[in-house]
Amino acid sequence: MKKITLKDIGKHFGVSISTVSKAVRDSHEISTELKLKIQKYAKENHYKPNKLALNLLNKSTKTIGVVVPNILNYFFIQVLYGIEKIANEKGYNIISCISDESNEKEGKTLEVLDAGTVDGLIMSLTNDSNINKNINYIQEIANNHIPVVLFDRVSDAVKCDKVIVDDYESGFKTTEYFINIGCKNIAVITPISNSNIGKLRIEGYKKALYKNGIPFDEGMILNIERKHDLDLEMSFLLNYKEIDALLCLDEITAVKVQTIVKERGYSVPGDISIIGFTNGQLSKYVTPAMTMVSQHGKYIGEMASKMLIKRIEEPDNGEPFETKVIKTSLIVRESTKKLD
Amino acid sequence: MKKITLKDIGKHFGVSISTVSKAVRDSHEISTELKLKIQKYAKENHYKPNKLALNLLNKSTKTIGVVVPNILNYFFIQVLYGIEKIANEKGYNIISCISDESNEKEGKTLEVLDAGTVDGLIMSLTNDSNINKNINYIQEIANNHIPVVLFDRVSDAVKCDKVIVDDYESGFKTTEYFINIGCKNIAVITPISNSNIGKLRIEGYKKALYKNGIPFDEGMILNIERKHDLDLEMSFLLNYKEIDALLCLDEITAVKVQTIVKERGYSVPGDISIIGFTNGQLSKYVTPAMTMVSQHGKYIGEMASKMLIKRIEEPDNGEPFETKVIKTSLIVRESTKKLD
DNA sequence: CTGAAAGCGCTAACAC
DNA sequence: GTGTTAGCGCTTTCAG
Repeated sequence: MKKITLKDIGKHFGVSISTVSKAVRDSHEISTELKLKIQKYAKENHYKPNKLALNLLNKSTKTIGVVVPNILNYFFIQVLYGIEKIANEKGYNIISCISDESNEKEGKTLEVLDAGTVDGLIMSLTNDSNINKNINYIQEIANNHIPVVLFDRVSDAVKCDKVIVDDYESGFKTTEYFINIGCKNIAVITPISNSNIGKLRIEGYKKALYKNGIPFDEGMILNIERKHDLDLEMSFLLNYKEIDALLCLDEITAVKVQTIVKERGYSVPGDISIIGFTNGQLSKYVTPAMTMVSQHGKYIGEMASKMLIKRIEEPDNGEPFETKVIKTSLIVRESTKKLD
Repeated sequence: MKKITLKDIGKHFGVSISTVSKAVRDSHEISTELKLKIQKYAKENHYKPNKLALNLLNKSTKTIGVVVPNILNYFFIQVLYGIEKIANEKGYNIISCISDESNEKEGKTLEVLDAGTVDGLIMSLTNDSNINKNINYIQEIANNHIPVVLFDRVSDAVKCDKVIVDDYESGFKTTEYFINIGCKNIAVITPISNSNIGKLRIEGYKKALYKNGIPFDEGMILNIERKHDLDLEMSFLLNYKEIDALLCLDEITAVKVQTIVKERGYSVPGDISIIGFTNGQLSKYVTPAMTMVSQHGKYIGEMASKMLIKRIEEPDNGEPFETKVIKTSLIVRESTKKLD
């Protein structure tokens, strides 16, 4: 009962392997009578063309590789969901890899994916890959082997299609929102200070301060590394100045920060307003429900998937690489003072 | 600059293709001098054996297929994370598919995965696949093609390795916990009433009631379908009886239920204690932080991955199929009254 | 209408 | 030491 092949069927009917192939594919070259017999037999024995053979023949696998830094992050899950949705509709499968924020693992993953297993690649870079050799590798893959689409954490050094969020703009808009509701001392808490997107958001923040005549103060930027004691860092920050607004660059940080701030007796949003990035499941259910910047992860995934599949199916169509910028939107809830 | 093959290298040096193959694989059969030349050239041109060819040759792809009903559910993400971790360590890749709780999509996914693309399969069934033909298909795959490991939502009808949670036991223990903290009117809210695991948990619940002399009342079981208005259903339930405990069979339901209960003016845990299944990110940060049943998703994933890879690498070792039961644990937080 | 042969890229047994 | 051959399972000319 092992998998049945064309050869097996051929033997059974005493016909050649190519005849069987044509018969199961309903070719007009084969007599109706024989076709019917063969097709019936094939169906009964659950014949299915061996994908591996077809892959080799067609040099295509109908699968796309996805590399994300961290799968326990709701934003990336949403993107993954969007990618899978579109890919599935178009008959592609997803082979998903987690780089775990490690350049080394990212590199290894690329090695595997570049060996012919996937028809295209969608990825978001590990936090520090800007200064890392994977960049060159990715560029080489994109140039010579398979189409690549980068999303969210992208690099200018790689020429390929990209889907990003208007990070600069959203840093700017969010900060202005704080200013509009009357906040003056706005601090930023970032777990992604060494990534481009983190930097851009902070640039936007600075721009908004500048435009509104508020001097920028380096001390208002809190970089939190993975292992840092957020609690302690926050107490330094809160003692540093009379802060009335906190911009957190990811969701889990926002939620944790709100918890800490509340524990220290501040009222949210009475004393301090908080906005976080990534509108996931968390921020909606905490108390107070948090105002968040939605990056529309699912949409980003869908977009990336569409762009990639287009490149796969229409190679060398000469279209220049595109960078789609997805506008963020502010989901206003209870962690910010009312705009009136 | 397209991908270079053995043939290309052979042509370049005027040697045969098999010589090149041996040279790049550092075979002792080849003269050191030639080997060095070839290896150098291969490296310079980024030669990499074509995976597709190897796959066909070895009838193996070093990838495992994972089918989960829903990827936006933290439990499944945790499992996926665990699966990927172990698989990665052992040199396997993951091709992940979402069945979206749809039998039809599940079936299609199986078709694809069964065509030779994966060396093994890890899956959790869609809610109603017990009464569905995919069961037979899965059994056939497990019997004749590739090893299969089922987890969480499994079916007795399929003979294969399984990793499950002690659902009955945890329903029982959780209910007894409620009783021990003094709750008498314990309702259950289930979004998975038509799945085995949901049924088992409720069986455990009944058993605990029975053991403690509390009569079971069908009205205390609230089945919520996907589209139902939870708010409305909850108000029926709360009016039905003086409820002092709520057992919710998944995390998002638990969090939503707590929100609704609080909005209606009940104090948690003063008036009503709440426990939910799946200890994800949400329950920890809501107010009050919720007491949850942890299913140890990551561990389940790791276990499933190990069992599958063992079957893949040691086929027909005659070991009977195993069902590992992972014990749940209760993470006590603030949504339940203190045990004193 | 049916079959033989080539080839996708690679490995392995077996010559030479 | 190096090359030849066969074959993984399939499709696709091209003969017959």
